[in-house]
Amino acid sequence: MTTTGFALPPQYDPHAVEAALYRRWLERGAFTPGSAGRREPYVIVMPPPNITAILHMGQGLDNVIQDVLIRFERMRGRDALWLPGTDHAGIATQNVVERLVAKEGKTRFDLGREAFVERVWTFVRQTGSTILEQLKVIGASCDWSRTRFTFDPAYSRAVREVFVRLWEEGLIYRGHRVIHWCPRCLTALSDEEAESKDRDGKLYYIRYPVEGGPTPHLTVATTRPETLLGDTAVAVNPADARHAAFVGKLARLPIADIAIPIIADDAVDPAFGTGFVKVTPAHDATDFEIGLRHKLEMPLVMTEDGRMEHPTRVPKSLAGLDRFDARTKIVDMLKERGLLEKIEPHRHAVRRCYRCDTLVEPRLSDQWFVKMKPLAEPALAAYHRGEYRIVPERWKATYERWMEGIRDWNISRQLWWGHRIPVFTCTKCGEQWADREDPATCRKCGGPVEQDPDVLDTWFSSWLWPFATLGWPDVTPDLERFYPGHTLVSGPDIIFFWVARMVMSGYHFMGDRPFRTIYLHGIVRDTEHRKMSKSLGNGIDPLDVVERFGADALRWTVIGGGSLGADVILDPNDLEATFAPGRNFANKLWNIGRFILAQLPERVRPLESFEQSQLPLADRWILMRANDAVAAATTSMEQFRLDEGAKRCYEFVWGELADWYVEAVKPRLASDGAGSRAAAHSVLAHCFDTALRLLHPVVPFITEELWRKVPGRQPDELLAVAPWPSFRPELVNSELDLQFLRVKQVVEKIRGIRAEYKVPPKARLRASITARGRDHRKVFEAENETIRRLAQLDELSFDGAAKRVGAYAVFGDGSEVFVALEGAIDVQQECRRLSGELIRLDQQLSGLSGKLANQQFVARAPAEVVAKEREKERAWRDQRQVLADKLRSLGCS
RNA sequence: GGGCGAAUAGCUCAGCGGUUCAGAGCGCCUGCCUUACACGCAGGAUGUCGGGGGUUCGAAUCCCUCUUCGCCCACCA
Repeated sequence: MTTTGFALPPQYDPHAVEAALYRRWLERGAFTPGSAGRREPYVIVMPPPNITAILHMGQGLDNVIQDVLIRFERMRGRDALWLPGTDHAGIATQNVVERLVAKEGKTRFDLGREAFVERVWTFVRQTGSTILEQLKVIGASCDWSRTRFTFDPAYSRAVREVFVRLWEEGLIYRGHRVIHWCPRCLTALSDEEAESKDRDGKLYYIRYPVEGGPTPHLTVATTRPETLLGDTAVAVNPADARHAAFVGKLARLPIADIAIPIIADDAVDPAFGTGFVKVTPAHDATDFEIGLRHKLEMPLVMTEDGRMEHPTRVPKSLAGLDRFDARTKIVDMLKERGLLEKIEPHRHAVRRCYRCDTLVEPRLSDQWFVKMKPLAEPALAAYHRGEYRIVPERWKATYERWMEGIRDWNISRQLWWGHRIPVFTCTKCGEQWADREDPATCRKCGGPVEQDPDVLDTWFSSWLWPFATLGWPDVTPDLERFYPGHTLVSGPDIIFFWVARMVMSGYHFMGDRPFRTIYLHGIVRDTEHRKMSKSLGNGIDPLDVVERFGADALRWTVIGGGSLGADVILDPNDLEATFAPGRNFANKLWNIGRFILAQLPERVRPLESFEQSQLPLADRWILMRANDAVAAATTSMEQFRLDEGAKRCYEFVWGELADWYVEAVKPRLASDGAGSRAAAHSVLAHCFDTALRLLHPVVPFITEELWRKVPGRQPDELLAVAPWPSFRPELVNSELDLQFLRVKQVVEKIRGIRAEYKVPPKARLRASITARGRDHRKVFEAENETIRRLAQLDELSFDGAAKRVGAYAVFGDGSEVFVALEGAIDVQQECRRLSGELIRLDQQLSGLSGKLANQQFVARAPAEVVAKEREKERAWRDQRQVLADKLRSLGCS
């Protein structure tokens, strides 16, 4: 016997081991697959967090899931590549640095473009990969040697290549239209970046005087009165008889005092408001369309930062006013002139900038767009062909609908931090083209050229992530080996931003899917189901959790907290209740390890050297349960039911191995019976080893730490790359399971009686079992010692005197057993207890009998179900009989 | 306006056609420092499975509907 086990402290201390273990993994290159090799690759690309990000719980969940999957596949013998990296995150990063600059009392314009970008680079280099370091703390087994950044020179080359190719294919064009504009970030946004949210607003009914109309006024309804300065028409639905007489007349625009036509257009919903709509083509997407159809003027009446401005339409009193101040003032002015009919409360959707939450202002402008239909169609067709799938499937409809109705993608941003758009224009001849290299002069006339000042949408670089990270456009060994990837793990919030676009770019540029499976997990929320966020202050800092409970506890909780695709609810106000179970489980595992390691000799005989059928019942049972855990863990992983696998392993370790097997085997460990003891060692070692392997993907630190302490382990061996256990169907044996179940039931009944009669723990007890029928008696006799130990009996006999006195229990389930404990009992109490049992049994029995008496059931239910129920009924009747006899013999009424 | 998801023990959730399927963890109650673990051990209480209809021999489990929450999409000016 060694003393390894008891040399360990009785409590697991994550801090003592986590960092060192992570270092060992890195030193051994456990996370770095080669570019060549015979083993089948398995690839996950990490959704690159923003370069400025610090780890939050959502990313914690996302990355733990990825790590579990990658560790599982690695152990299964795949060449597992988890490729990490960061996103330069155009708007987000620029905003962060702008705030820094603002602290010095400056704006980015004070610094100038070049200096500002340099400033961002400095910032990025200083604080850049904080989040990647944090991922190491939670155990992420990424291949850090392949870390990428969307602004790396090589990556930037891929971005540029993509742009130029799309340009050459005619899929990029300059669009003049109303787009989403953030007046704070001073840039255009894509449709996805302008998040729509409902909010309570107001609907203003405003009178416009009409020249020569049926009435002196018409009334329009609007939520944005300030935009009336940009109105160039009033529209009605052509089918709206109420207002037909107005069409062709002129309305007088209040305040701006301009005559505008009254027109008819199908886009107008006659049921909304008054049926009259003010048309502001430069500040509303629908109105822009109307404007095009009717060849209306499209004056911009606001500056880029959202202040009112126009040489003729905006009066001096309003010029320069912020749009919301202007709204207030214009409403006042309208009131004064009697042109404000009423204001109604109105709930409607407003769009906000996804980076700064500012209300987006629709604005007519020139931007670069990508035609998306030609990209979406092949990707969607491939989806329908089943080339890649989405888990859980309920996202199918959402995905398909977006892909089917896809709109062109506005990719130009009026920012400085990002990939500069590689479009060049000759100032002399006007030639315009996209170029892979920066041209010195015009390719046509040799004149001077200017590059487009804008940068690309951040997502225009991240949608290339699955192949640009592998060296594309060059055909590198990595690209050939690791594309296409396998699983993409993400929250559903970026399904359009990123996931769908990656699929499109994958098919378009690589001719193949970027991954086979898209697993969309849930969102981390608090107990009120609010998304965890900094602004709400309901966040949980993952690093704080690691500090207090250990990385494995964090991982355990987020994995166990959500089933397939379900949200994970965590309580920020009770971290103890939330994370202690994970910590406690780790501690349990640790102590099982302490115990087992203390028992094992230097050399443990291989399990195969024992004739399995000769092993004691408990041994064969626990080996079977271990085998069952292997099956459950494996299929759960394959089906993304990580919680299920983890819970099954938990049950195996705690509920089966620790609670039953270890307790049952203790006497054998202390005995001199060499064979029995050696077998116990082998079984313990096998079960412990299996448990560690199965649990490693979820709780990698503690399992690695324990695994390396097992006798005979070579110093350079790592559990992280050890083989995943294989399921052995030949071990499945339900009869065996039943036999051990009977032992458990006997023990539990005796314990129950002990508690019920408040038998002092130290009191001496004897019990006697009478097994009726079958071979159960053999089982009980063989397990005499085990039962005695587990039920804390001094003596266990069979048949005989048991019926005379004592508390009493009957077993169902096909076996008929009774147990009696000797000692003083209260007959009254015993009668009450047993009658209670009888009543319960009768209830169950009558339900079951009724069911079996039902002709419909017997006729229509599957034969095996009926047979099973018959068998059960027979057993229960026997059980009832025995119980009733006992009651009679006690003289109960 | 359309679509999706959720509603099961005090809390967070699992179960998703067959009476040991009414469960787990936390919390609660009663005993225990039984030589691995008090971050533990043993025993225990708690739920008309959101309401109402339906399908079925049989429903927490399938269908419809209502209510309440949450999310996504949409040119609600």
